[in-house]
Amino acid sequence: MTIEGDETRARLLTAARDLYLEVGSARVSLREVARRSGVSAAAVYRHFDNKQALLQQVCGEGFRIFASYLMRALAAATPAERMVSCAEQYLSFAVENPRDYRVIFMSDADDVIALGPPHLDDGTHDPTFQFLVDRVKECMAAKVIARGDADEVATLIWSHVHGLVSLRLSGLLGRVGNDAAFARLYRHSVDKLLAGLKP
Amino acid sequence: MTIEGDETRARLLTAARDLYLEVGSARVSLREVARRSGVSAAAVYRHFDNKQALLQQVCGEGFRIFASYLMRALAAATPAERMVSCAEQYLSFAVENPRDYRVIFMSDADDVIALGPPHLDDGTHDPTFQFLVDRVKECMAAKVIARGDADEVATLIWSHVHGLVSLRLSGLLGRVGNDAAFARLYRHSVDKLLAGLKP
DNA sequence: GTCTATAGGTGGATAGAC
DNA sequence: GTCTATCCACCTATAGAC
Repeated sequence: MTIEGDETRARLLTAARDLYLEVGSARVSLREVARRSGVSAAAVYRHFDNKQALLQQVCGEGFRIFASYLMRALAAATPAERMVSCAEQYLSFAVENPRDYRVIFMSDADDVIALGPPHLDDGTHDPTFQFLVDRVKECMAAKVIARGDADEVATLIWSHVHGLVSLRLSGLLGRVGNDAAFARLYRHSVDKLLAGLKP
Repeated sequence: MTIEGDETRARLLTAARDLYLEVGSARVSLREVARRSGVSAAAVYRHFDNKQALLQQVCGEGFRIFASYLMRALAAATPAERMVSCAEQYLSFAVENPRDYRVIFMSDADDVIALGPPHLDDGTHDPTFQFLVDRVKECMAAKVIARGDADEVATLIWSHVHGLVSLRLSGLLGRVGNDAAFARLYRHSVDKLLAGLKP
């Protein structure tokens, strides 16, 4: 727990995250991480068990960032506004952190890298999905959304925004040229969806 | 154009497609393709310029399969039924050909492998998106969907079904255990969406 | 803790004999 | 057209000296 040791570890982590943000998780190599950190490749193994352990730390950071975006939605005053803000923060996260979005929500299920939070696999929800379910529930209580299965409605909303965002990130929405045009389409689409969910 | 030559080429292609369906496009290697075809690794280069050329053929086949699914929707009698059938065929394709779905709709924009049909990048739409736009237009003409920007409505529908399918394929819809349960959610969701688009 | 050196593996692609 | 042999690049991970 000396300061020097943790500093090297921290340098490795930030170098790994920089590289990951540049080339994507699949093409991160320990050699390059070590190179950028000014240490040898072997030194990495004094701080992390293996490549996967390092990448899990890096991806976990991405998920914490995602959670921090969502939490901002709580600043809004009413359930309806919090729901809209939720969608807005989701969009902001995706546009501002496309690599993280990709790894968290678009990674291969049987990929080499096993990730953190969203992949719980037991019965419980991950905290961020639960956050959306809670927003849905309070909208139902406030009669902004028709009563029903909150989990299903949350899944429906999530799928809708994820569909838009992921097609955009994959470059398949050729018609939507720039970020501003996409944001317009996104907001319009969310408005229509929420309108359709009214009581 | 001898029969023998084309036969080897065909064996390479089917072996490549088998391997690709097993391990995904990223982990296809020419060595393994050659191994399965009973030829040496060098022989591959007599039939394909390089790895990318081979994989493009393989992925193009996946796209043709996708198109064939969509076309079945034309068998339905009315515009509304054709639209529902369209969504149904989309689901069938995804469930029955998850690897192809992944490569066509969930691949990295700046990936090593450049793909065929959907990535046109010029102003024109790819044929299958245009197919959906046409279904939307005829629904508008039949007053099943409210008049408006057909491209935008098509994008909205596509995003919605893609969101559901891709989250499912990524294993992120833990709550939806099996294919049957997912199909129920999918149909219910599509019904709600189309209901919201009525005039 | 960090280094050098190395083991042991993947892969794409090419040269030249047959 | 197909082969063997090879080059080259890149990677994860470990052993042992310092």
